[in-house]
Amino acid sequence: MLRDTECGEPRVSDVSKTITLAGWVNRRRDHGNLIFIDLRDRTGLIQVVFNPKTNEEAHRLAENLRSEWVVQIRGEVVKRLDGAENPDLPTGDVEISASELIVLNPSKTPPFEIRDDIEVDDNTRLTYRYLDLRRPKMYANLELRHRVVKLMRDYLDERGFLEVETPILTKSTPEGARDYLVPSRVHPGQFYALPQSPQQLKQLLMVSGVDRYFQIARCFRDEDLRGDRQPEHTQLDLEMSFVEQEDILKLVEALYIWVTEKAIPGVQLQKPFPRMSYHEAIERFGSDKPDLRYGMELCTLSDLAEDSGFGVFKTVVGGGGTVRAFTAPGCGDYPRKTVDELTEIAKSSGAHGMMFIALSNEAESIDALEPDHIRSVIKSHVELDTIKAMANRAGAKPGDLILMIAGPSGVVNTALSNLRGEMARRLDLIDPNEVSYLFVLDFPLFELDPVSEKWGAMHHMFSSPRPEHVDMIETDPGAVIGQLYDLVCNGIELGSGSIRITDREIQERVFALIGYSREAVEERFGHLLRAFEYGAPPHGGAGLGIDRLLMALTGQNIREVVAFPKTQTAVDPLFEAPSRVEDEQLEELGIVVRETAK
RNA sequence: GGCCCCGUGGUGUAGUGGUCUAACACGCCUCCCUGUCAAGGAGGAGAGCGGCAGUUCAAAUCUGCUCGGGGUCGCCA
Repeated sequence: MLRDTECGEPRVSDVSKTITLAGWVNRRRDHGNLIFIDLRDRTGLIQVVFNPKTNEEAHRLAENLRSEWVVQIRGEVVKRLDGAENPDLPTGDVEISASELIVLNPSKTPPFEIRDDIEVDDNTRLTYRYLDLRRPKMYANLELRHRVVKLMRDYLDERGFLEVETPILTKSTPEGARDYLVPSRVHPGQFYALPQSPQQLKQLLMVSGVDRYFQIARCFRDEDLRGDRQPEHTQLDLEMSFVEQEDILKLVEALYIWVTEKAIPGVQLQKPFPRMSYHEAIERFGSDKPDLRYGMELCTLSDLAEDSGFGVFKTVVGGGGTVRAFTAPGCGDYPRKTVDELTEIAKSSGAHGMMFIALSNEAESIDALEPDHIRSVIKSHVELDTIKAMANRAGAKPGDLILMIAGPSGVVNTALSNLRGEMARRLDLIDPNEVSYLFVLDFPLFELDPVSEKWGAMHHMFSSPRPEHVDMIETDPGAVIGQLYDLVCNGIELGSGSIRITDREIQERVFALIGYSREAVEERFGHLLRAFEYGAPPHGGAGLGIDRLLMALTGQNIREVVAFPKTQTAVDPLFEAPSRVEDEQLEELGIVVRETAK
């Protein structure tokens, strides 16, 4: 071993011990005849002092040290001089009086400083990811992730779950997301697909009698990237036989409470997890993944708006749209510029615009509002009494700002939900120590594609309808509620699950509604349906994103909680992937690349 | 695929038609310095403003295209 102690370890109790450390030079402070360096490894920082009176040779060598050099240091742990302690460091009461210095490896000056409190362009960080990961914050993210996954494994192992690996090279099932394809050399012209999730495989494992399965599973989807989406992500995939929805919810809840409380000591958690229906979530928050750490719930003003006679409102509501709003407390004095910023957010969420009603805090109450107390474009079009009624319904008080969007309900909800999040950040309403889980239940099983006017599965086509809704599959598909649930954390959708269909007849009716021909079903799902003919146990489960959970727990984006992520254009700047390959490789695969551009 | 923001020494920013062969902070280099820990002091090097094409007497600044990063709508069962 090149060391016997790690940098974060020495304490006053170690004083007078001679130890050997190894690590990176975090910083050098050269006082001429006295040189300090902060030595860093993943465990922390320790100050090393080079004094020519202690060891002239070591001091002379230390003059050459620079940031990020890798060194081995032997020395005595000594108590720091009175008043020279550093309370910011756990090791700050002691220092190492160096008697020997060995340079294990010098370093070029890094492209950015290895510190937590700097902002560097993502491309630069990813190009030098190995340096970026030296930052304590990034190491802490890796460590937390490790701990979370280990806790999941431990918990599920204790309860009889079996971790089973499923293939990465599998078959394309071309609905849902785009697949990543892998060409087959042995079968030229044919392709494997990387799994979008192990969904069908885990259901087969249930038929196999595995009973309780889980996997920390990599999933691949070739869709556009976001701050919360990477081309590959990891999910906790689990499935259980002989269970009902409540059994899965209970297990997931207990598991996530255990993991969160163990991984983040002192966390504030609401137990049991709140539950609400999909319908309620949309009504109250305009989102199926609401963040419950703050209020500002939405209200619907369509009826008041339509009766007001204001042309914009009439057009929207008459055209089947809606008018909804929420109140930002204490923001009635927002200047034009700030409101314009909010309007931009509404527009980038798809809304045509945003209306507001700013209420002066000089009014005694909503009922006592005078026209002078109100700033709003609708003021000259809408009766004062109607504005008061709107303010009352929105729960506004004098001094508040009501944000209002009119349009198709989907757009209105998206925009208001985004604005609600923005206001929570602006008003600093989020307690960073709070982790807020939520089960969203009772999702509709089918949704109508407004363009094609075809019914599609909201989740996937193996999710079971409520038994009492089976008869509506053909007559009123939109009203069929599934045994389907989402787990949400701090406004982030962690994932979803369901009780699966194990009844051949119901499965065929679902396929029929979605418009799959018998041939298409056989081609895509024949293997699964055949398996179900050999005694499939009732089963259900969930797939819950690990990256998303880490995002929620750290409050950072997905690129911060993945060791080697890709940019928004799905590029890895470190490896420069994707890349062209040798002609011979293509030849072997029987692939000819058609040159379009470049 | 659409829309929005950003791109200036190694890093982060300022400069938004001429006074800019570009300013500041950190970093880097040299020298001084025995108690610093964002050490301090003195001095110094380092970019021609992502790229291309325009507009203009004059472009880091304006326009178009393009490349790269980020956000967002669509998309992501």
